[in-house]
Amino acid sequence: MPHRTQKPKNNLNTKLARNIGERILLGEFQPGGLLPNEAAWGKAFGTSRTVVREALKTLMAKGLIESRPKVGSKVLPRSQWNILDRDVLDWHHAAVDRQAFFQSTQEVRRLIEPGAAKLAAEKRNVAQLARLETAFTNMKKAKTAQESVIADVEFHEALMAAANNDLLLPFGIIIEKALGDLFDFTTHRNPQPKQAIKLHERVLLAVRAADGKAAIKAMNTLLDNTDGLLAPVSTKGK
Amino acid sequence: MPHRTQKPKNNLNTKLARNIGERILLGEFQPGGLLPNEAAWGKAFGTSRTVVREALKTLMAKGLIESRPKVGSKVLPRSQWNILDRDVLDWHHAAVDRQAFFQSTQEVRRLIEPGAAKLAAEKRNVAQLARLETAFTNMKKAKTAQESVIADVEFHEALMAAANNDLLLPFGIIIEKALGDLFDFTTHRNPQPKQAIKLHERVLLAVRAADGKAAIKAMNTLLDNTDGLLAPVSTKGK
DNA sequence: AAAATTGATTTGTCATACAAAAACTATTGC
DNA sequence: GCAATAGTTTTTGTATGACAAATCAATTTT
Repeated sequence: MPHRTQKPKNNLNTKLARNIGERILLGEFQPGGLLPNEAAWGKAFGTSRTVVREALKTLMAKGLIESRPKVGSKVLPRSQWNILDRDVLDWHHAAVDRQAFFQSTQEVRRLIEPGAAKLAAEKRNVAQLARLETAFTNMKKAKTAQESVIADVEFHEALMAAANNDLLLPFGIIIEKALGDLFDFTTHRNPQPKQAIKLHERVLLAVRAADGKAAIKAMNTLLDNTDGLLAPVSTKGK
Repeated sequence: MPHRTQKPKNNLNTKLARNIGERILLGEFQPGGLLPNEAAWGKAFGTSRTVVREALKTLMAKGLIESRPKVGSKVLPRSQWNILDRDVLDWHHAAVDRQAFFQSTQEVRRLIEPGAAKLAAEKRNVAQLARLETAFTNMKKAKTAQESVIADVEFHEALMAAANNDLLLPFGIIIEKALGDLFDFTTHRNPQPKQAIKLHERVLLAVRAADGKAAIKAMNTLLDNTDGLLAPVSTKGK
């Protein structure tokens, strides 16, 4: 896990939410099924009902469960799950095949990022462009593979932000996870890819020039390259 | 508001979360700023601290705030907000200009839906196709404009599901809101648009025929039409 | 058979107390 | 003077016990 800007909170309710959340994502508790009641969790974990309730509240807020008196907490259908929530995505990530997960992130990036790059080229303001430039500079300056990934993620998030559409922001999380996996898969023999720099530079140039079409093309090329990076790697995921 | 499948919970903690959430989205509490502490909310609302804490937990889970002892609850930067969460999107929707919001949903739909339609055409299984067919049938059978919108939303959500990529599911919420607005804006003089049926049928045929390219084209045409629907309407949003 | 009543179970809310974290302040030692 | 240190204070975190409210299931009543 190369990048981690926020230290994870380790309160009891957070830990319990993580525990239950992971198990839901793993399929131990299936959609439509019921969770043990609050008292049972409390006994199982040696915590008060207060903690249990706050953990369940967290899961409710993320769309994983729904609670009603006399009934209990029911796992909601997957369509209700807030998969683009950072925690939920983490739990999902821990539960599924790495290779398949990466493929689905790539699929989504194919949909979003070229169009987002176009929007960014057409609508970015100076501050947003500056942020993108900084991220690119940091990619070039990066000494370690880890620094490089962090700057890479920041580049793509800056691009998303430059598209000036709030509804696109949650996608940053997907990119973050995707690049994190890419790092895990390829970093060993690919410490500082010069080609990646060039590909990102082309995106930056297009955005700087406010050239939407070029931005699309550059981003697609970048994603082509990303696809290629993963292919030759042996499956070592879970 | 034409479609509402789940009755809204009216527990105290839910109401308080909504109250605070709306005010954050409205900008009354700005990112980086602090919320009043738990005791203050309790006094202001005449509720126990338990309720306040569960409300705040909800907001934490949605990425709106972050709490630390001695400091309090800080509003997080917008990039952390889970805007694709149903509640957050509702609050956002209530806070922004309707016309601008609709435009941003259209922008996102332009990115996602054609590609999603392609994936659906290529990867859908029989059950998923059947769901799509049913939704389309319901669109045709719809007696009222309201029924029509519900079926329309279901059609697009079924399409999303047929793409077989969990990461795309959260987008259903955007479509739901977008079509809801469209309904509010245009339904008066556009009770049952035959053209819309035809456009959706083309998408369905492409998916049925597993023709990815045709699916993209059909969806783009559909979105062109959607754009056109809004344009001539006078601004009556807030 | 349908409707109203009762009973049991689970979540929802309240009140109070104390623990733990973290910023702030004062003190100490050099 | 300054830095490390130790205490102080404020705010959230957790525990406990009690009761209210919602709701499903069975029972009774009509």
